Order: sequence, then structure tokens, then C-alpha cells
Amino acid sequence: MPIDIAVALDAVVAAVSDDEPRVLVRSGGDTRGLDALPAGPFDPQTDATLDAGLRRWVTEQAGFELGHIEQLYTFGDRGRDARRRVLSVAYLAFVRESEPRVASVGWRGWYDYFPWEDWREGRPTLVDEVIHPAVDAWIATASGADERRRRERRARRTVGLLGTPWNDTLALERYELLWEIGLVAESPVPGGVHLGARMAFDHRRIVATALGRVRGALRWRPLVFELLPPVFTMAQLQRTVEALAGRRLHAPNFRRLVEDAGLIEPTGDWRQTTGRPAALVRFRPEATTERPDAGIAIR
Amino acid sequence: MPIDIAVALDAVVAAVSDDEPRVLVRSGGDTRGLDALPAGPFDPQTDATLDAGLRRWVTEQAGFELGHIEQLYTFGDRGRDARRRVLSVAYLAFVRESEPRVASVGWRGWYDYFPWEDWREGRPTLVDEVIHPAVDAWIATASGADERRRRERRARRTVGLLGTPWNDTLALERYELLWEIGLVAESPVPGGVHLGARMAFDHRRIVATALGRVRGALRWRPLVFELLPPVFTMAQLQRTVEALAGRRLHAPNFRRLVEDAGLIEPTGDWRQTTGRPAALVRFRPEATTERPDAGIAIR
DNA sequence: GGAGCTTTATCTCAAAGTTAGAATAAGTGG
DNA sequence: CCACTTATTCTAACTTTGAGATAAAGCTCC
Repeated sequence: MPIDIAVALDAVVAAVSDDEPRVLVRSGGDTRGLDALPAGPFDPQTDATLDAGLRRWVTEQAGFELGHIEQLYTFGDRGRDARRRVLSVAYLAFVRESEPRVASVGWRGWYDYFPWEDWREGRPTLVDEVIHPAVDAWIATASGADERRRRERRARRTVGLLGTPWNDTLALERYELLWEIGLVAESPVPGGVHLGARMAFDHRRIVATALGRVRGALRWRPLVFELLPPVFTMAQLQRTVEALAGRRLHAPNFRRLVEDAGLIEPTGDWRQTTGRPAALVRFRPEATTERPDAGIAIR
Repeated sequence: MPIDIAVALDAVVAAVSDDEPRVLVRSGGDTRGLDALPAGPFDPQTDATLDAGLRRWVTEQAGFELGHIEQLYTFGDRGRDARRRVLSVAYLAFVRESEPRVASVGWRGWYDYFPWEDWREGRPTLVDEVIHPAVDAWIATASGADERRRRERRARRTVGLLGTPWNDTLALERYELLWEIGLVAESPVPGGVHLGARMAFDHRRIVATALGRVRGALRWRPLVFELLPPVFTMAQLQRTVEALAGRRLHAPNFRRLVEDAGLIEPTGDWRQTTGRPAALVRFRPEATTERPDAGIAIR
């Protein structure tokens, strides 16, 4: 005797404009003034697939069509609605910057929600001034040596304590730690300082999942190109990758990496800059068949 | 007005014994004599989380407890039950070989279902004798040059046509291609030859997803150690990795890889073999904090 | 006891790939 | 023309990888 439950579809729609990674958010409705992801219930009568349902909701709420989408995660233990249990299937979509045709929907920078994830201008001061002291305190309050060691190891791994290097792909694990120790507004812990902008429901956690996934996938799949116009310069490509990865890269090495991977080809045109003109290039789709893991293998 | 639907939980429980990767399957019940994955409906009243529900079903059907589990994928467009739409959330679990306590449940080798994925004894003859000819024919029957080129690229990528190397992590894409051209029994296409053992419903597709995921994750996460006893030899570790990856590795390089990654430490004991005794080693859990992506970075 | 076999473990070395900085090219604005 | 900016190429040191050669330590059989 199966029990039927409500299934919601949530979309993390990502774009990069002005060298800033952005996510599509809506406000109003049931969000109590907070930013929320485009979302809606999955209706098996109307939609043949989960994908189709998600596309329908985004089109309805933002006024444009999605290209490539992929499943992110299914969240089942949410306190979203106390009366009813809801299952959420989250998807990740990439689009080229475009104006939403609906007023209550807009683009907002990822790093508004996760200021500690942007290392492009160097190590964020937040990390040393807020996060590390709070994490140290959390470790100190552990009950027992075992729990203390567990916390220490987790902190080293996620927020790079004690000389361990910062790993950009661990965005979700990092957010979960900050949530647990009361450093984000969504946390049930009555903490003091709250970092980054709040989102509705558990949507910030979903975006953190997306951020980690994007940073990992960057290395294996040519996903940046879905965020760029059909024709672009090397510098544009590099700044887009840097925006997603949240750190600076060495331009000559970046160029070699991309060229050797056969990911791009010159269009023959040039674009004026304030310095030497830049060659315009386009993505080479054949790259994906030649090397099945064709991505920008940074680091 | 949300529409409620039934949510099923499916488990791919993996183990390696006698150098063979195996999956837990049940038969009988609604499976019409075919092998099926342990599964059951998600009941939000009983289970606080999706994880908890899955654990409950496996314990109920196989008679043992699961350790670490992770979400695999959520399948929504299934023709599993014509009358009702069912959503399936699939999970992946790793266990050390252990006898199920229920008679209708047992272990079966992954490569019974995917004989084309096992390259440990060299290139499977199936690939050249059955798969490539069938794929060639499928490419030849494409309508139009565009469709033809698309099929060619897909074939190169997934089954290594035209000199493109075989990529072991693309197990799912490969299964989907074989399904599409009628080379597996589950396919709706009235094909001739059917490769590998059939499973109930779309369970073989779920296992293919798991196989691809395991092979990819092997490189980043120390997941092999969940399949091994607490103490083991280098050769045991290597053969377990080879079983999962479906290919042979160079022993000296494998040793260097694992040792340099700090993944293991000697116990000080030795084990008798038919040759030189082998040093016994154990997993070093600190490895995961020292390098957040500590896995066996084969290839 | 030692020859021959098996398995484990170490060593070596060339090829390939990475990192980081220096140098050069080709424009702009004053 | 000069200073400045951005793009592009080059180079040298260093690290990682791939593949084979070699040594070590047991076993079996005669």
C-alpha cells in the first residue's frame, strides 16, 4: 500500500555576466520576502518526465526556455512544510545571460550568498576573521577526545584549518558546517554573526550543492561554453572559468590547457581591446568525442 | 494544488568477493522471475529521511544493515507501472561480503549483466563481434547526414569506435546505447542478439548508473576500502580496484600511487602466499583530511 | 640443498605534463 | 614617440606517469 507524497521541482539556473556567476531567483509568493529558486510541484499528468516539468516551471516563472539541464540531488528530509512531507528534486541548468521577462524574477550573484567562496581577489578576510575563530570555538566545545578529533578533521577538510589547503569543490560541505555552527541565518543555532544573504526554505543549501557540482564538473565537461556567447576571446573564457572556480588562474597556462585539449578553434576574427586585439574563438564540439572527459582541467 | 505520487526507493548494494564485483538481487514477488534490486515504497510516516527508508527496506529484504550509502539518481520517466506513475530514488551502498539471511536474496556478478564492461582479460570479444557491427548498422540507417554525424560521435564516445579509446566510466551511456539499438533484452526494439543477463523493470539501467558512478568516484574518494576487510594486502587492494574498474593495472605503479597518496599504513604483520609473503596494511583515515580528494587516481 | 617457480617489492629512466615567470607582440591614449 | 594595457609566446625547473628491469622471499620438487 504505497503512500503518495508531493514532489517539488527546484531549479538552479546559472549564468555568468560581467564576470560574475549568477543564479535566477524569485521573490514574493510564499517566500516571505526572501530569495527563492524557481520551483513548482511535479504533475505526472501534465509532464512526461521530471525534466519536462522543471522546464515548464522555469518558463512559466521566468519567461524563457532552458537549454541543457541536469539533475542535482533529491532532498527528502526537509522541514519545508510542517503539515505535509515534500520531496524536492533539484536540477541545475546553464543559460547565457538573458533578461527574465517577469518582474518578480532576477539574477543575483552566487557570492552574495557565499562570500567566503570567492577567492579571486585573494583570501577573503571573512575566512580568518569570522569562520576560523568560530570553527575553533566549535572544536573546543566538543565533548570528549573522539568528537574533538572528528571535528578537527572535518574542519581541516572543509575550511582548510591548520595549513590544509582550501578545496574549492567542497562548497556544500562548507555550507553545511557553517549552518551547523550557526554562521548562516538559516541555521537553527542561535548564533551571532550571519554570513551571506539568506534564501527561502533550504534553497541556499541547494545552491551550495550546485556550486560544488559546477566546480567539480568544470574539469571534466565543457560546461563553461554553455555560459558563453558562441564567439568569445580567451580572456573572456578565462574570466568565466575564474568566476565559477572562485580563483585566479595563470593566463599562459590556461591558454595552453584549453588549446592542447582541442576545446576551441579560431574564427579568424579579432576583437578590439584597450591593449593588443584578441583573437576570437569558438567551441569545438568534436572535442567531446576525441576526449570523453574534455573539460578545463584546472589544477 | 500539488498532485501526490508514489515514491519508491531502490538500492544498489555493492560488494567484491573472489575478485568479482557483485550486486545484491532478489527474485520472486513482483519480478516475474527476473533479478530485481532490493526496493520498496518510501513512507514519510515511518521514515524520517530517504536514507532511513532505504536502510529499512534492505534490512527487511536481505537481513543485514548497510554502512555508508549515497544517493545515485532519481528516475521519473519510468514505464514501471502502467496504471500509476512512480518516482524512484536510487541509492548506492558498499558492504563487505556477507551472506544475506534471506533465501530469495543473493549476490550476482556485475559483469553477468554487463559482460562488455570487463576488460581484465583483454578486450571482450563481444565488443568487436557483436557491439561494433550492430552500432555500425545503426549509424548506417541514420536518416540524413546530420543524424548520421550525431550517431557517429555518440558511438565513438561510448563504445570507442574508430580508434577512440574505451572510457570505463561511461557505463550508463553505453547501456543506454545498447538499449536503444536493441542489444539488451529490456529494449523495446525487436532486436536479435541480447547481451548480458536481464533484470526486472529498469533495474539494469540503475545498476549501469551505479557502475559508472563507482568507476568515476574511485579516483576521488577512498571508497574501495569499504569493500575490503580492515586489514589486507596490496595485491588484494589492487585486484579489488581492478574488479571495479574492469581493467588490469601495473602493480609497481599502483603501489606507488597508493603509498604516495598516504592511503595506507603497514600493520607490521605479513601474510603467507604461494610466493614472497605480503605485508599487511590498513586504510589511513587521516588521508581524507590531508588530501580532500584522496582516491586511487588510476589513469 | 638448490633449481625453478611464484608472488611481492624496489628501482630506473624516459616521456609527458605542470608551474611560474620572462619576453615579445600589438594595439590605445597622451 | 612613450607609457600603458592586454594578448600571446617562450623557457627552464620541477613533478607525475608509464613501462620495464631487477631484486627479495617464500614455496615445491627432486
